[in-house]
Amino acid sequence: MELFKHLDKIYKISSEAKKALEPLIGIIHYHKNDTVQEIGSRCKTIYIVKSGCARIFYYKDGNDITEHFAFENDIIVRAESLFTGQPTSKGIQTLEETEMIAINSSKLFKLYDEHHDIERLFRLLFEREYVNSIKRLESLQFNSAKERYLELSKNKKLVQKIPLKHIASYLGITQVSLSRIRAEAQ
Amino acid sequence: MELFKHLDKIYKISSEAKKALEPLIGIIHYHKNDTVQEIGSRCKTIYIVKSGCARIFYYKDGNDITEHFAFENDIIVRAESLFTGQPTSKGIQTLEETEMIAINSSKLFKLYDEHHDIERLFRLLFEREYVNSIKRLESLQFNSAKERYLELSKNKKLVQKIPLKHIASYLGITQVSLSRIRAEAQ
DNA sequence: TATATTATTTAACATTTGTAAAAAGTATTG
DNA sequence: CAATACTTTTTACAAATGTTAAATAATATA
Repeated sequence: MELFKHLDKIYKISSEAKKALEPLIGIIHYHKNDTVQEIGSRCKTIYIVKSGCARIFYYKDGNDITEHFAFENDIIVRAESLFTGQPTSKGIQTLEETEMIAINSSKLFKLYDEHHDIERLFRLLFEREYVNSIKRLESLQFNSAKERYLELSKNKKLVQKIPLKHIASYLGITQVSLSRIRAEAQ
Repeated sequence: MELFKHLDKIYKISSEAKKALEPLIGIIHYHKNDTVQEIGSRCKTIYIVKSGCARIFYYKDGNDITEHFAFENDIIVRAESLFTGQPTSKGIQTLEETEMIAINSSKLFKLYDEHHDIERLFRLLFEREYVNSIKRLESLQFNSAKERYLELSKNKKLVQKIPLKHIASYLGITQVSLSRIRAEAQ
């Protein structure tokens, strides 16, 4: 299965484990701006972006805030719900024509008991996400908006295809402020 | 062993697993402002605070920035190093007389192979840390400094015993700015 | 293609936060 | 207890970012 080409690079699981995983996995095709997971729901699905891109977002004082972007091979989950079982005020939405692999999380967690290697694979996947969230924390905590934008804009793909309003909220600033920064940076 | 009183609440591991863990565990007593882990080193130890408190910090443009505080029963690791093997520009320091449980991480990770339940316990522990880091991200991304301070100051213990300069950098603001916020909030 | 819609930038002004330096307050120690 | 060091607050001013509204630019749609 296509999915494992990527996962094998993280941690190779046995073919029995792969066989056990397959029934939990679906491929879903989304159009641009489709809702993948509703705001207010519980996270019961782990997504991996195969093509296109998606974002995690929520509303704060009526403003649409993007918390996270995911591109090819990126995992996308609302962790604060997935790992606690609590509903979350965040939703997931595609930003263009997107193909996602969807994994049923409650079935997956049950598989952990029989398949130590599946638990390990996902542990390693989420550890990477944890490290990413710490890097982002660091940049939000003491880098200026300009520094954060310049850092982010190294990812050309992102800055080119994602509306600036989403990039602005992701950086923790207003779109007006982002426009100013872009103007200064030429 | 004392340690397991707390860990059992997260996930109960077998007594063989506990026996296997014990040799990796040490208790270390620190004085106030002791260096627990040097800036620039690799994270090879997982700490759990038994009493007292500690912080993770680094320097940005010569300023001392606190990234994280840990109190009783909190885990404290420099995850961006622990999970990647890379050195980190962050250090760990105590903020008062502190007792820490120290677990050798490379030995721990080796135990994961034989003891599925140990891997699970630590997976669950770090999942919680991941969720905490996302909550903090959220608050840094779009709450004002005042909101962040008011949220933090619900933790009386923290605001009372930690120097305000550390609280300010943790909130992503200067100490002057924090003083202003405190003055407004009466 | 023309029109409507959406995205981005610009402008003017308000507010927040930063900087540097000094003052006030607290703790530590010889 | 006095001297010193450290922490916190205050002041005055500078810089960054927010707010609101309007002007452009780009894109989608009839």
